[in-house]
Amino acid sequence: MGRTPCCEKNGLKKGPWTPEEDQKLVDYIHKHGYGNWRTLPKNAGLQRCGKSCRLRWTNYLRPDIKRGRFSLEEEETIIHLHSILGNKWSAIASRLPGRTDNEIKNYWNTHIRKRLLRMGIDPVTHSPRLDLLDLSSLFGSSISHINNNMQHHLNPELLKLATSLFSPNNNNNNSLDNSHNQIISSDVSLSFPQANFLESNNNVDSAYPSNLLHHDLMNTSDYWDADNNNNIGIASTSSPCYVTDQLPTSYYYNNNSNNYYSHHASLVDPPMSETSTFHSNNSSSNTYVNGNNSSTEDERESYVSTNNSVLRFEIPDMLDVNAFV
DNA sequence: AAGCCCCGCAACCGCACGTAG
DNA sequence: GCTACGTGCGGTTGCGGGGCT
Repeated sequence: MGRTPCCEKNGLKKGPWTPEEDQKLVDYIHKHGYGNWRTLPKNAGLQRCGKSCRLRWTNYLRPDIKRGRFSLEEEETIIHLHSILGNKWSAIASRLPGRTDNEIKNYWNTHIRKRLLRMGIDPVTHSPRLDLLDLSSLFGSSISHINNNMQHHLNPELLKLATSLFSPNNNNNNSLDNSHNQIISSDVSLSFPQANFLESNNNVDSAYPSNLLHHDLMNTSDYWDADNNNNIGIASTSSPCYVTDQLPTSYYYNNNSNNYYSHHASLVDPPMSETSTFHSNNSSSNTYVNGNNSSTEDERESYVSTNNSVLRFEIPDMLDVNAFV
């Protein structure tokens, strides 16, 4: 049977709205309010379909629309909410007053998504892009050891995934670049979302634990007590670092020493460019500082791209190969 | 100056969902 | 329960502006 289209295509205008059309729509809604979008354009004298009118109103003409550049706080909120809600743009928009789902979606696709990709983070899962990692060199024969001895302890799906990921013949991720025998991405706080498969259910919160949601930057002159959320003050260097709180087990890799380190509170200290520094005391007050006292998006991105000495990633206890060998 | 290319964003499209009859 | 309708949502498209050659 099929649904009748929301409007007759013939004779109805498409494409960009003119100021006159905008004015007609605004005037009509001011007088009569909105609703019944199907009949609205006819009553308002517009050669548009109702859907087009609704979109124009909700995304552009509504008086409470906040336009202009997204603030850092808004951006951080979007990333945080997206890690929880996924592409639920309307749900994300409902938590950002004055922003529309369309605007947030566009901003995500054109700015945030690209930046995360450049950081080596999968914008869909908010986890590291494992296709960029040659983990086989990292784990060596440990996976076969796991296969042989630990199968009865492991979730079969997890085991399958881990085996697949760590196999030197892995073909699942076609973009794996074997020419890089090192982890390619820079300054990435890497996590293992697969750990959650062990307790997987449909609960969003459990699927995205807090340690995947809060990636804060702080200065390496501080160590972070993840249990108490306290600065425990062990001086290291003056360069910034990546911190992820609430970590059960974490590892980080130091290119200089070619070693992996385990630390309850994860900590890395990537070198910064001469002129830029990133400071944060908590997740809601990140500020970007550089020599020019500006904080453009490019500078934020350059922060990411200029740090490449240390990588840290978390390995769930279940995949802590040291426990098995 | 002209042509080309890339990117951002407004708008469109199709599907899903809720509801009324 | 079925159908039609109204609306919301997310993915995609394509226009226009700016930068580059």
